[in-house]
Amino acid sequence: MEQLVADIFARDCTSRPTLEAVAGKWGILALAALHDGSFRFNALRRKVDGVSEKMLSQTLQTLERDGMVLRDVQATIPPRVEYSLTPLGHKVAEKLVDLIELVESEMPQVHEAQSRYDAS
Amino acid sequence: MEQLVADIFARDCTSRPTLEAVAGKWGILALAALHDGSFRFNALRRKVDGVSEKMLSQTLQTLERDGMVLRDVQATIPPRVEYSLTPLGHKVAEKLVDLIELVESEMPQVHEAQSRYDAS
DNA sequence: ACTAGCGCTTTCTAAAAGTTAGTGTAATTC
DNA sequence: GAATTACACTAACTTTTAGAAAGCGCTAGT
Repeated sequence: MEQLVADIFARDCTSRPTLEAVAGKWGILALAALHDGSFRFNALRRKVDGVSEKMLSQTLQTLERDGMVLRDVQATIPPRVEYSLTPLGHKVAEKLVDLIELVESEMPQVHEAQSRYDAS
Repeated sequence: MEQLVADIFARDCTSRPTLEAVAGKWGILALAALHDGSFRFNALRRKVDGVSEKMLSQTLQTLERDGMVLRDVQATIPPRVEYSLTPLGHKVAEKLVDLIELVESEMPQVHEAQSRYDAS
């Protein structure tokens, strides 16, 4: 009865949680940042303005588990943990960066649409 | 003092809510479904298995406001509301479909990674 | 009368996000 | 010594959002 549904529209599709993680609020930003190079925890937190330690830690954990992110721990004092993208993570991040760039470039259109909507 | 920040990494960037909407759990699925053609409300709900009326309604409202989705109301009994993508929504949906297809095709890798992670 | 279709909206509960404080080691400054 | 800083998280509590279920009013069919 182990059914791996490969249809994103089906509620049981196993890719749904993964898609939610990579495209989610903090996942997309973390992956986009890591697309430009590896980061240590607090550096990544400063880059992704607005994310809490908790949400970042949680997000990175999920992304690591899904095979998108590599967590390299060095036994130093103070501790040193470096995050980077796996090859898979890199492929996904490229798509995410494309999406981000498109949305950013279309924001004037979005703002117009919002004003029109709010006036109706 | 009206500062439209065009950097997705900045917490005040106006594209953040829009990105969250299109890439969010239900937004991405609704846009991907609409990429294949227009749908009436309940047809869309049946297509995107697992979404509640409430979440779908809310999602479509946000997407309409952002200019991604067109809502065509016909004054019939019973009411007939048809949702379709705007040109902007179509551009965005294409990127989303790319992402979805990539993630779907890489799920065996993801599952492997998850097993490795859970065993460590 | 009851059921079904339509496209939502409202009310309540459950889950997740977010805020704040905490952990332990070491180094630096007063 | 005490206080502060760096590091990478984690725990406890509060707030927000998602989700579940019921509701609305109209019509048509059984």
